[in-house]
Amino acid sequence: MAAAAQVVHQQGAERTTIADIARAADVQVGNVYYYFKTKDELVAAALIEHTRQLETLTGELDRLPDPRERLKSLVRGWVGQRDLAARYGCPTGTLATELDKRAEGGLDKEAGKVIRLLLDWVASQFRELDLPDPDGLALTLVGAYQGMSLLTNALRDPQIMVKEGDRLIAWLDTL
Amino acid sequence: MAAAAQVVHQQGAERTTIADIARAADVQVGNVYYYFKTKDELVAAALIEHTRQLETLTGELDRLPDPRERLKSLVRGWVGQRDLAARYGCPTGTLATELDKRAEGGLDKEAGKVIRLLLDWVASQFRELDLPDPDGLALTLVGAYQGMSLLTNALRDPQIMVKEGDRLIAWLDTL
Amino acid sequence: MAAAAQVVHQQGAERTTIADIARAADVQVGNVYYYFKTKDELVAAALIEHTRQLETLTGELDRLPDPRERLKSLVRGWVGQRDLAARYGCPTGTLATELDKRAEGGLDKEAGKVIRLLLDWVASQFRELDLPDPDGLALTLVGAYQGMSLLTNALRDPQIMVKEGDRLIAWLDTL
Amino acid sequence: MAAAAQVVHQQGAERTTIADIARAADVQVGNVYYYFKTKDELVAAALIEHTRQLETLTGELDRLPDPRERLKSLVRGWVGQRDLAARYGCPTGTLATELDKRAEGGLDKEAGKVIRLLLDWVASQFRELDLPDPDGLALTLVGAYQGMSLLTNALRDPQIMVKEGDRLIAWLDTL
DNA sequence: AATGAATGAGAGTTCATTCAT
DNA sequence: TATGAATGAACTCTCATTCAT
Repeated sequence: MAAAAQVVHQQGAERTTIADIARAADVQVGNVYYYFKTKDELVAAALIEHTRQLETLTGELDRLPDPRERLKSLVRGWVGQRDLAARYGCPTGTLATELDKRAEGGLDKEAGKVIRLLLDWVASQFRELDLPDPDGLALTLVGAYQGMSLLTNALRDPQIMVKEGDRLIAWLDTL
Repeated sequence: MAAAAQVVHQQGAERTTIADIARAADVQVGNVYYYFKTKDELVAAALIEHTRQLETLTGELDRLPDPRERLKSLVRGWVGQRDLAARYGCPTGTLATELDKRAEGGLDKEAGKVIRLLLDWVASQFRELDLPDPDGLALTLVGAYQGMSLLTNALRDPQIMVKEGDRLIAWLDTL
Repeated sequence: MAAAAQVVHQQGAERTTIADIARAADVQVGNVYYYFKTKDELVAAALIEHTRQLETLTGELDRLPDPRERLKSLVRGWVGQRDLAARYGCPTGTLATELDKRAEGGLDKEAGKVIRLLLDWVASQFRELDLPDPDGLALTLVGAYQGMSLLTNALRDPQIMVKEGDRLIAWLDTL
Repeated sequence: MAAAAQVVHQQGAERTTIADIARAADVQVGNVYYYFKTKDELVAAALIEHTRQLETLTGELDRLPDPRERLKSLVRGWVGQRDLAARYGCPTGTLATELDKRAEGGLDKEAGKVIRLLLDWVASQFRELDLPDPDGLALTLVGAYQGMSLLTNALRDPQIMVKEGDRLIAWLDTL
């Protein structure tokens, strides 16, 4: 699953072959099918892996006492991944974009669920801060993240994330 | 080219076959190769088509006297496309995400160029308004657009664009 | 189609690969799919080919003036094919047996239709002879043909068809 | 062995996987290979199972005093299995047809042996009745059985077996 | 310019068989 | 004996690309 998540992030779901994942996981191609009956199941596994990583991250952030600090730390984490984002984009965002075109397996909804998870966590931080329209604020923050990831990736310029990250942190402080 | 742009937007570059485009353009498969030597050239043509549409749009907006009004009108245009975005995402943004994974043909830079075009036009509006850091503001605005398009698409909810669009317009008015 | 019919008869539908048929038809594997979208369609084509051959045969027999002579000639034709039957069985019968187990493609009914065609032609001969229960007689004659084909094939003994063929001809004369 | 016999009868030897048989026998896939070294051995085991069932049947029929009555009882038994025959054909006949195309393992002769067993038993009944050419009569009776099984199966009509069964019983009485 | 067929390289998937435990 | 995983060779099917006409 880890191999699938990584290779799919780097090559994209469509361009990733089962052989690619098998090689990354150091197993035989045929053996992959012992655990995942179809390629769709493998992609779903990659998504679950991303969910797991997201939950680990938010779990760690939850240990911070101040919700505002949690959000700022989240943004700092994003910026810290800027080189990866410049090269391959946001794992969840790019996967969501691809899976949207892969309607047959019913995977198109799954990526949305992971993003929803992030949105909900962010909104709950804003809620804890007693800010009005926490859901709208979450949309703005997560949207800004997805947007700057995409621009960073498309223009291959990690500095975009630094600049926008700073802006987001300043913005969080004004709320 | 128009057929390529539309089908590629709806199905994604990877999942679109030459046969799909040929059918949409109502020509024979073999004949496509008389005009485009490779599939990459077809995808490039789709990008050019998007560039053309962007230039048409900014050309029209340029007729408005006030740069701020131009930007607000641009946002309104985005929101007007919300149903398309919910179904298929931003044509340029999703294509950029896909082409990033398609390095061989050298197409990965091309999508960035189209986005750069939009960024430049937006920045020049901010510059005309004598605002500080027009490039940064452009990054923020276009980033917000890409972000809300992706969320709208991933969650299949056009209302996200309405809400974020309103926020962007209000933001433009505060500058 | 002719290649498909022959190879499928000799190797069976399951053991015949598209490559086998392509080789027999002297075309490229991929090209087969230009004409037949799936393997099931190829097998169906083989069935159509058998139908065509059956219609050619009955068409020729119809030129004989006496219905009884037509039937006797049919039996003689079967016996004439005894070596082929000993090696590969009756093309339609063996295919019907295999397709019965291949329910997914909906091919299981198709083989029955070809057999029904033969039954109907035979019955109409008996009807022309003003014999009672022509359908039952057809069932007996065609059943005897399928039975002796199967035995001949299973025991690899063409003589079985000679012996049973003689008996059937004698039987036809007693009616 | 019983599981193999049943599943192979229903799905055909080619379409039956070791996993299918293992599931039917409620054992692990790998464990099947502790008892049967190859798939061919499993199919052979299915054949042996059919032989066993045939011997049980003839053993019971042998308890009847009159050979003619034994044969009539045999036919009645066949007709009693008409629904199974309509769905899956005669176990031995369909297997013989399939195995004929599976030459490598040398199984093609094995199915013939089972049929030969039946032929011999039937012939010995005719011999006991002092009828001329008992082997020829056996061929006719068993051939009729295989033929009506195939037709019943191909046309999915159990009534065929009722009708032909009646005819065979009447025929036995005329001898 | 257009047509329809041909080519050939891969991709996903299945499955008999093996093997360590 | 039993288990569960691993292996690897097919096989079906897809598709970008080429080509003769």
